[in-house]
Amino acid sequence: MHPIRNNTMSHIELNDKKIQILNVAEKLFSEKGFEGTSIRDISKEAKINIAMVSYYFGSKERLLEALIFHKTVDLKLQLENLLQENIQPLEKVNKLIEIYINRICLNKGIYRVLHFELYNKKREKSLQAFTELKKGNLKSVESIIKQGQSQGVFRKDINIQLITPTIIGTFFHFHMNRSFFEELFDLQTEEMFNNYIKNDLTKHIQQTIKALLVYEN
Amino acid sequence: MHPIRNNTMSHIELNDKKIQILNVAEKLFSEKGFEGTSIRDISKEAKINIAMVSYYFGSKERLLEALIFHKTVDLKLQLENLLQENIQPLEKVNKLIEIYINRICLNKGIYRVLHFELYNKKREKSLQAFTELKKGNLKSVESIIKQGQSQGVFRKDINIQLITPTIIGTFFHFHMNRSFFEELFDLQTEEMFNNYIKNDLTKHIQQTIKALLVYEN
DNA sequence: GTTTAAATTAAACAACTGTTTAATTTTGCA
DNA sequence: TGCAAAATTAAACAGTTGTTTAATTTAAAC
Repeated sequence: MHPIRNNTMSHIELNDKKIQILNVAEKLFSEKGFEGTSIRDISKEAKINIAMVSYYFGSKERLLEALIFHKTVDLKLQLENLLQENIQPLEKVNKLIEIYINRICLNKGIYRVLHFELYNKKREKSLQAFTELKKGNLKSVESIIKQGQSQGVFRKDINIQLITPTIIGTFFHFHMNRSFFEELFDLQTEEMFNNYIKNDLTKHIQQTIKALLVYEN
Repeated sequence: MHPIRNNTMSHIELNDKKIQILNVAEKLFSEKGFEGTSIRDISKEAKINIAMVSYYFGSKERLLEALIFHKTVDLKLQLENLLQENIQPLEKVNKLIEIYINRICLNKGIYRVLHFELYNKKREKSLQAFTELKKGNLKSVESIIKQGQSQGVFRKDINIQLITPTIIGTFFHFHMNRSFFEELFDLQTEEMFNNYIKNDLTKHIQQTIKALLVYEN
């Protein structure tokens, strides 16, 4: 019997084998793209039978949906917690940037897949879940910045909705051109690369957003 | 006879049919990815025989190489011309931003392909050409900003090499999440979308980079 | 221990993949 | 007009694709 056919919310109950499949799928999708990864590749790396993917997830397409859902659920919570914190607006923005970078770093595979596989509107279902996530994130960002504006520490002639693209876009472009920057900054190991992100890149983004938001440096 | 076998610089002589194939390939690659696009898709849309792609370019892989080469040759020239212009540093930076946005807008398809297909290091040859392009671009940017620094109008405590990621990354993220921002800003037509980029998004990026570079706003 | 459902497997399915072949048509030049 | 090179074609090639089948093994409940 297929466990999928009668249970559309199959995301929720994730046994070890399902998670194992999802992790391998994320790795391979991010390395070779959705189309470039075959179910045989996944099953080989996950050391399971080919049929198990269809058995657990129904299809390759639904495996992608499950993967997106599985990897994006808790970001929303993280942002809402930040909103409640009682700290200076600028410090809140800096923490926001750190959260974003950390999140995407942790799930770097799936974010690549998300942006590239969802670009064409065909994968409606996955896209919708992702859009909802982005809307929620934007609301959090708006709330944080308007707090700063009402306290008189942030400028008001800025386009709040375009701040997220600058934060995430900067980081993403860095990540997408990884080998270029590895050579440019001589980052020979994985650790050096991650340290550069954690220190220099994060600092650059924070400095940029601060310059944009705050009247006087 | 294959015209490819004996002529590795086949990029240079581009007859109409070759260009037609390249344009269709760009469109489909950007819509469905490199792996997601079959030679049959390309030949069908370009209204040519399947064998013509192999006949002209040798292979699907070499078609991608030819496409990248064909679409990136003249950006370098454009930047070098900007360098020579006798205008204020900040104005030069603003023009630089406009050039970048305009270029990627024109070749939006290929840039998407470039970032996603070249992410894994396997496509060495295409990657190398792209890396050289980026190095040249970075040199131009460095030169412009150091001009402003030596004139005392630009700050010196900034990471010059991370400015391009912020410019391109912001634009790219906006573009990659096109349907999200179309809904957010109610951009119903292609024209409205392009106008938003030309006016609001460009202004946001220029404002951001200015805030980062200039002492006093 | 028997029974029943879930998990796992190898094999097969038809459709599609990039590429090559060999034959035919078109083209440009003498 | 005749001829050789280039362009174009349909067909075939061997591999791979996602998915399904039907049989077998494992696990749990009674």
